[in-house]
Amino acid sequence: MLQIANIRKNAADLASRLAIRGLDGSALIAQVLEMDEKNRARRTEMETLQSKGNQLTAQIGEMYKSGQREAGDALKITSAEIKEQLKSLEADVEEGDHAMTQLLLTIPNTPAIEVPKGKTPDENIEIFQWGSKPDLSAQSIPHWELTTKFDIIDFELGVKLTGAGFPVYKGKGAIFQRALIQFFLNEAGKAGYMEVQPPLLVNADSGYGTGQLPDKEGQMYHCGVDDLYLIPTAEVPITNLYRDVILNEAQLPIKNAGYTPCFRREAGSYGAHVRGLNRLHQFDKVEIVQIVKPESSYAVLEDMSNYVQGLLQKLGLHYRLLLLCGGDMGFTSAKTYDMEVWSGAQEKWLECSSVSNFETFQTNRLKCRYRNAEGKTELAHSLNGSALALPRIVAALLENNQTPKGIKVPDVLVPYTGFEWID
RNA sequence: GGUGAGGUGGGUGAGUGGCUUAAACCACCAGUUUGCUAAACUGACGAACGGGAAACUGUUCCGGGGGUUCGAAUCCCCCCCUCACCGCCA
Repeated sequence: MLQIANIRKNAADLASRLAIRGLDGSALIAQVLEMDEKNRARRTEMETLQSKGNQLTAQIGEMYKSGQREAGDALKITSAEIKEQLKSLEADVEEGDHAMTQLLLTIPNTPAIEVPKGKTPDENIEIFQWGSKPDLSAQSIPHWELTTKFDIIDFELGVKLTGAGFPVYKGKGAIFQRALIQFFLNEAGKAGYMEVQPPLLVNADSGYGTGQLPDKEGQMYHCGVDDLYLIPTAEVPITNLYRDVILNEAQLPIKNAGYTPCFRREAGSYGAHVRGLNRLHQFDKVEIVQIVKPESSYAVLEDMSNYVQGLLQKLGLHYRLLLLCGGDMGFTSAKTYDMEVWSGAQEKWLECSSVSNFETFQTNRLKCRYRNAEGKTELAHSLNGSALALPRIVAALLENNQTPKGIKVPDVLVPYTGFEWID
């Protein structure tokens, strides 16, 4: 959610940034400012009256104490009148504030100035590609056939136990999965991220804190009896660690990493593009999160992007880096890089990571602040990224590394798997 | 699940209707002293929002919501949460 104080101060700038998303930024901002002016006038009126009432109350107290009971009783009448007036004024102010919050909730984050204009994924900018397409024989097969061939991931069994989108990893498939998680966590640790193991169920407050609620309620699994939500990403519990917190400047930057399973209902997604590991209801992911000072957040975004790319490079995966256009970015993001890996047998790019700077959009909701050099509290900036989401990485590795002999495990993973071939 | 005790500033924790402008201590911050650090001493020190060029000033906030009252951290009602013990159990 955008900050009203910031909108007041930087109206023109924010309006032009909203236009990057293809919105009429000027109209939106003008609407906010007009409502804000009304709200403030009413607030001033209310507070003046409250102040008057408070003075009166003190006077009445004095009079009673000094024995002027009758004079005090006379003032009570005025006091009652003020109270009556206040009732409707207070209701007006509350209504105005509520309307403002509702309006602000509908406005997405303002893109960074360098974000390209555009509305669809076609308008994203491919910054570069790394590596090259694997040289596969004509008989290369998609990963959902490889998993059956080598009996490492069983989609049918998952259907029996739970339903579609909940695969069972078996034997070397399970070990391979665990090796990747371990590899990602160790790399994150080396890069200075503190590992956390958060709860996999969160309450509604946490859902609101990072913005999954109320907008994406249907995307999360909900445990009705206890009113808890299964996390769709570790971003939710990890970022919420810093909800309602005032940090010291010295504590920044905060760098956390965590592995969790992620649960997504993905209601309405069916068909060929969700085959195999391409889209699941439960999947594993290592997430990195940073809470930083505003002035450093864009440099940190580059760091995080480079870090994620480093992982892909160590795995030897052909990938491309995209700068998302305004219209394709998430509601809460100010700037997002996507990493897509090449899937050799499907012959298409698969999104495997998304790294975003949210500026103060999340921290405003979370009330995550820090005390700056002048001792003032100020909203911190939050960022996060997948580092990495497993299924599509697994899909790409299986497909790209297939040989007549079996699937070659990347060298960096061998210390974690204990085997060099899936065969 | 049963019983009991609690929720007050960054933390511990006082506060039974107006003298609370929330005590005291700790932490943090600044200064003094001191080779450095530490200790000691002195001072400042909650948050959000509004008004003001600024100095400054107003309002709200003691888990959440409602009520009583001229006046509520304090009294009443409802809800949420935490802790302790018991029961069950990895």
